Amino acid sequence: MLDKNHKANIRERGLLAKTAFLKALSPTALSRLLDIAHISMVPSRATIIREGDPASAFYCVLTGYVRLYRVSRDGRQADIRVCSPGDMFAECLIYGGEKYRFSAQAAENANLARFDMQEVRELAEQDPTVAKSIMTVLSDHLLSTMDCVVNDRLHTAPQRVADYLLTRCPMESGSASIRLPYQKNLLAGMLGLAPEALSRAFSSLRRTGVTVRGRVIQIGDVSALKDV
Amino acid sequence: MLDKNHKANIRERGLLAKTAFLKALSPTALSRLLDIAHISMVPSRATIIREGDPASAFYCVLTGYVRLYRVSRDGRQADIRVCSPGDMFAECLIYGGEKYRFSAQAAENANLARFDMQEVRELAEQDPTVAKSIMTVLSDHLLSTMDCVVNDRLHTAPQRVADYLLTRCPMESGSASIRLPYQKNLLAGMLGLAPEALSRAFSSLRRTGVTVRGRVIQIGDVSALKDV
DNA sequence: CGCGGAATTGATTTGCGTCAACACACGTGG
DNA sequence: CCACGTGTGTTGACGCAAATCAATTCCGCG
Repeated sequence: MLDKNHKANIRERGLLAKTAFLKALSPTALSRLLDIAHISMVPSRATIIREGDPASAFYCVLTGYVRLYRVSRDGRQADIRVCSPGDMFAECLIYGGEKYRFSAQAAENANLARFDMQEVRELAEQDPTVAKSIMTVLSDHLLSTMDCVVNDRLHTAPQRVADYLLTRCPMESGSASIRLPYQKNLLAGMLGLAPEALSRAFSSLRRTGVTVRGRVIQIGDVSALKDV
Repeated sequence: MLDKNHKANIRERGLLAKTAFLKALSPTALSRLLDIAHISMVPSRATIIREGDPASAFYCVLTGYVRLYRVSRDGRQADIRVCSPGDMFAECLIYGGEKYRFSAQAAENANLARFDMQEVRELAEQDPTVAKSIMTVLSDHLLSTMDCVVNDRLHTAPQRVADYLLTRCPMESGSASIRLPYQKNLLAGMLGLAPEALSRAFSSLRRTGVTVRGRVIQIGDVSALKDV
């Protein structure tokens, strides 16, 4: 499943130390975690974890993007979350069960850090800063997953896209330009849409001053986008 | 907003000690938490917390049901979760932000325990069993919220209802009978459906051997329900 | 007995998934 | 250099699922 596997080198330790999970740790906990991390390269589209497999480790994304999803009995897939560099996934199983509850797939060539859950559990019992970091990450994920539920239930496709654009829009008003970090296929899944629906949502936002050319999105009037 | 407010008496301490959050604590942490809990009765439909208010406390449901929801700009509401006796809510803000991210309303007369976040934060830093309990609860909530996203995206209304029935169905097969603990209105919201859609889902499940009479639901053949 | 909220049923509309055809960019190899 | 294939995105046609609106019916409770 995974490519070759090695301990974190200096560059990788630097990336790891900047992640939300590791940056608030005590120095001793940080260096211990950096020591037990295993780095691996996974090629685009490779399966990283499979739903139902015994859960022995969680991951942190160093580079690339990872898609978390579940497959229904009739083979359709639903995305749960897309992890960007710095994000963790499967950390909810440290104290949450024995088996993976979803599958994970690299959306492009990715660099991952793997942490053994048992070792981190032991560390969390000894060092309160580790426990606190885990709680913070879990809370963030819970809040953003709740947001996801609400968005799905309350907003239409164009509204979700407008929402997405606004959250990564630096400006408060005026015009802006955004470059999607991944392909539209993946974005559609994140928003709970079929790729065609995303396409249509973009074209319906043209009347609101949104122009799409490849991965680059021009927003004519940010405040116009805010009124849905 | 809240009714009168008192320290937990013996009966309430008993209920609290049995909740998922408190039952795994060290004896000293348990008694400390029981001491700082404030009990309040809230009447049906009363608002318990309001989205956007500064978050100073989280809650544990002793009796009754509590509905967590968010309101969109045009006034429509989406349910996020329904809390049963023994459940906590707003615990995701212990390390997750300064303001409540959703509103909470009593679905019927309810008994709640209120915990000051700052006090629990301090306790979590001192006692690893407190931190561990919080992590377990957060993980559970995260996993069930992920399930919710997947269900919304993958299943139709009758499938969601069948799913709901199966999760509270004691039997593996044969026939069973379930009594809904709350009104159908609330169930509809939990499943992300309009009340009419829930009603139609029930009537479409009649052909699968499901009979509804008031709050009592008869399932003729559990295994038939399992194939959607 | 009669009232009011909850639940059901029907008719209509809307949003989006699905299928299919097509445009476009990219790289490969003749 | 162009023909070709592949993978990605767009557009159109169609159908279904569920929201919405409106009209009853059911039920619990004073």
